[in-house]
Amino acid sequence: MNIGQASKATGVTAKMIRYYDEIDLVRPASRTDSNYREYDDRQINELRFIKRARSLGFSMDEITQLLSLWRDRGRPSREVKAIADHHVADLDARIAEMQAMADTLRHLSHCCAGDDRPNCPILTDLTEGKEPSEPARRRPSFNR
Amino acid sequence: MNIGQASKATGVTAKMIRYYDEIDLVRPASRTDSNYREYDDRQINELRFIKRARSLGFSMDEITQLLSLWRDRGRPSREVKAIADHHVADLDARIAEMQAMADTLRHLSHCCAGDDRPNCPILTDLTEGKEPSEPARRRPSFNR
DNA sequence: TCTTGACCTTCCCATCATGGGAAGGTCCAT
DNA sequence: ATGGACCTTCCCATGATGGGAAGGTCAAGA
Repeated sequence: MNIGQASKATGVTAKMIRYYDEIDLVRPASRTDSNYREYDDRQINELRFIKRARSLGFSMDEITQLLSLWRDRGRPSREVKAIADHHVADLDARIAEMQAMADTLRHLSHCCAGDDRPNCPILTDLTEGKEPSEPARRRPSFNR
Repeated sequence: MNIGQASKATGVTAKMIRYYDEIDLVRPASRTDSNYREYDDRQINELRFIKRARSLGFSMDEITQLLSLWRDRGRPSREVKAIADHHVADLDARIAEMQAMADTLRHLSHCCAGDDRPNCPILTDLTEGKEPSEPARRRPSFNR
């Protein structure tokens, strides 16, 4: 299977397949004489694995770990579970943070007449409101 | 006020203040003879405004609009409210998406023994599970 | 007045997963 | 043999943010 066929088979773009090759995450099984990447069932499954893991919000870093456990027949399921649980905690924390934002904004919006007049509690809050104590840390590799 | 004082007064880093200048979001009131940026109360308030808006999850694009409404004495509050409501809907959508991820993972983790044995329903799901129909669109300007 | 250290300036680079696109080589069906 | 659909590598951009270098400026103390 060349890269186009692998892309069709997995739903991962050729661009990304090349990227995963570049970062040593999933290397092609081989190259043809003309330097085309060749993938077999093994890599196809790994690409599907990555796609599914991304759709569950795992970072590339976590996926690297998960993939290495997946490749290890003797892995303890404890390690997989630990990564998953850690990710769930991370998701929960970010959900809570966004929930707080949404709640605050819902309240402000509720207090705003939303008519032709310029007076607006939303702008007032943005002018005067204090941001929450925890400035909210950056979280690489999970851009949404 | 020079950039360092403005930074202290607002909690926005000097780096970011320069960035906002560069993208024409908040320009210094003037420059000294030696080319130092000078900020006055007006800009200080705008920087605080941006900081607060960022902490509520608004994208830079939305902030640009909000700031322009803030500067417009005659704005209709309707427009501010529309931006806020749109953002709340966006937050809610992303919360729901992350909630679905977390719920799926919680279920898988619950089914995983998490011991020394290699058998693991989490890995099984990643191998076989179908990703949700909506591949989930990228959302620039809200990196967390 | 000179020195020193703490500022300021601009410019370049990196992030991370992703896509766009150019220039050039390959493969297959007509 | 030709054309079109592929493949290759290489470079660039994203968005908000920080790191750091090289060089100019300012203020306080000797």
